[in-house]
Amino acid sequence: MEHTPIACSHHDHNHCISDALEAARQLCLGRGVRLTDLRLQVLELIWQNHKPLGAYTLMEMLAKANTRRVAPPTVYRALDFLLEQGLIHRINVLNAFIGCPSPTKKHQSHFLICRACGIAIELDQPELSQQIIGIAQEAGFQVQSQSLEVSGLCANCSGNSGHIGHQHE
Amino acid sequence: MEHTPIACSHHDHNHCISDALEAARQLCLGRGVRLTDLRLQVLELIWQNHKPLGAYTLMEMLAKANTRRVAPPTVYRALDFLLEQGLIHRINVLNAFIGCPSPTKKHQSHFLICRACGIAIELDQPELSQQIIGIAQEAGFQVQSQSLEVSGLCANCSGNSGHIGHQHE
DNA sequence: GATGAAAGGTTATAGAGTAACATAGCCGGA
DNA sequence: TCCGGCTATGTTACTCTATAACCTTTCATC
Repeated sequence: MEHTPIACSHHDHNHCISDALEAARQLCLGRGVRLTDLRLQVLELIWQNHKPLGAYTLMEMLAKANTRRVAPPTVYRALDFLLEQGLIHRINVLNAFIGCPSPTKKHQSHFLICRACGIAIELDQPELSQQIIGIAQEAGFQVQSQSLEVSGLCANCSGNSGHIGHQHE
Repeated sequence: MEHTPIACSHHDHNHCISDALEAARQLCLGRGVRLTDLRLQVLELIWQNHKPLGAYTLMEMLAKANTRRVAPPTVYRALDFLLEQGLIHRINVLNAFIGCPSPTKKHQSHFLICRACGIAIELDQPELSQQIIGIAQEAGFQVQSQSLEVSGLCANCSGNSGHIGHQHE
């Protein structure tokens, strides 16, 4: 575990994974879209930890798991599907993808990204979203999507842990 | 001009350019760093309009202007320099670069990006920066840099112009 | 003019993403 | 059950973005 510190230390990450996968199944069922084996597999790999994964890393993991070559379009199509359904987010500054813990709730993409351990922590700040929309409107700008990517050091890596409680409890 | 609408319509963009270049010269002089011909040329090209330019577009422009081939490292080194000095920003969502109108003032990278015309409008919202830092601190996160990229339609493209005054006056 | 550091040139390659077309699996209806 | 059409995946090739490694030039200073 020492190389994958996560902001919410000591949490049972198996819960993160199983919850996320079950939520995804329900969500796709409800929407009448198909969460195929491949798509599920990609989602599961992305949820292995709280670090964003690149498409090519995913490709290698898929190739290893399936013991055959996997080409870029295969993984990108799965990623496109998961993005469309809001099951994952894209982290632009890293060219990488991470699982969304609340795919049913419409929200913007706001992340804290640790430069030391690579973890990405999704923020839940609807007021911030609203404020940004307001600022844009003052400039006559009509917002379609937001991407906030804050880089720095997470609580674990800056020795700043214990500051507040866990995020996943 | 019809293909390069800009948010602050009717402004004299030559002022933007000449001001930016003069500011860059002063800034580099003060810091004892060298604003070489190449770096100046790249900065000038980036300032041609208010749309972010990709590195390879810049390469072509440089090649044309200098009537010889220009290789990627050449332009990337100039871009790295300009980024380090805060003379330009990188727009992650577009893999592109745009001039910074206030390079002397320490600030974060906050942009409105129009999906229709491609313009990127830099926001000046220190309070928003502070608020984001505050949110991060509550999670024990130590902020090093921020990137806010808001995508949507600018005043011109959404037919929402006249809403407020110009930004550059 | 020598010299050392910084800047730029050159070649090759890594990393990220897409186009275009072929094949396979699935579902509904005759 | 077989057919037809749609969706998903496989395959090949390619574009776009970025960097590594090494060499040459430029420039400031002695």
